[in-house]
Amino acid sequence: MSIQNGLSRRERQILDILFKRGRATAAEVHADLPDRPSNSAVRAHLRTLEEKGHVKHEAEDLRYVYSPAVQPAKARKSALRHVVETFFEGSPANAAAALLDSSAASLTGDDLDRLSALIDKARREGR
Amino acid sequence: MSIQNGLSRRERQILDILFKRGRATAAEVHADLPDRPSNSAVRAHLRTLEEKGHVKHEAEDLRYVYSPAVQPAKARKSALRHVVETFFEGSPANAAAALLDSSAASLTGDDLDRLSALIDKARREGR
DNA sequence: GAGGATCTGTTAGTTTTCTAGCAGGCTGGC
DNA sequence: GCCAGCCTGCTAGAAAACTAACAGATCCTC
Repeated sequence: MSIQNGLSRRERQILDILFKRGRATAAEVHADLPDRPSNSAVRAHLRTLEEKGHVKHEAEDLRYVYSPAVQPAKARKSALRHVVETFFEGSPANAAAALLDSSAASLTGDDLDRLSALIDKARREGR
Repeated sequence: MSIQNGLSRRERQILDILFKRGRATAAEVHADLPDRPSNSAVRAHLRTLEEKGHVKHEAEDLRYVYSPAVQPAKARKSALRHVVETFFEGSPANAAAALLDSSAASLTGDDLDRLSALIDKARREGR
């Protein structure tokens, strides 16, 4: 189950923006939201998200800067697991293949080397 | 932007189940939902999703069998793109690496061969 | 030190989501 | 026929999400 599963539509959008940017003020989040709600509404949501423990803030010269409360690594893993579960029958290999297949053109030589290395590593460990 | 972004919490949960199972009756969707709403509520949501065009149904001896209205391939791509965007700075390679890294143990030899082949292919085309 | 700009918190109201319950149709067994 | 079981559609009310507007605080400029 995804980490974002108990959240409302708006809360999820806001949390996504925070994951994407790492950290952001209420105004920045507001600017990134698709259908331009009121700034006040965004702030209210940020406070709610903080209450629920999904977000934290620190004061930075007079304004609040928000960031996700979970470690990025954990969030990434959770997001991937959810996609693999619901769209790839639980097979990470299928997901990885789809990823490679649809982005083949944009991968650099370094990317490919890195992925090859990971595969070799898995091969050695799996033996 | 994810295909599921305009949906409410429940609708998203329901749609996820349909993607996971491919097709399902209202009762099956109901059984898979985490916090057990009423069967009637689930049916209402399915009808709403159908109105919005996210889901379609066909009658199968007296009951409705629902399935996602978009092709699975498109849904998969969209889901991956969204995760890559919001959690991996838009880099499919990073996402693929995370996938390989965290699932290395469960990958079979065949999986690894297939992925190697994809990487080789990308290498040839990218040259 | 008054006015403006920018931020937060709170309040109260609207809108949407979410839900249970009931009515009606079809099927199969008694 | 008639009852039980399962399904759909509908309706109305509760709950939650969402929002605008206002009030207070701080900083900067004139």
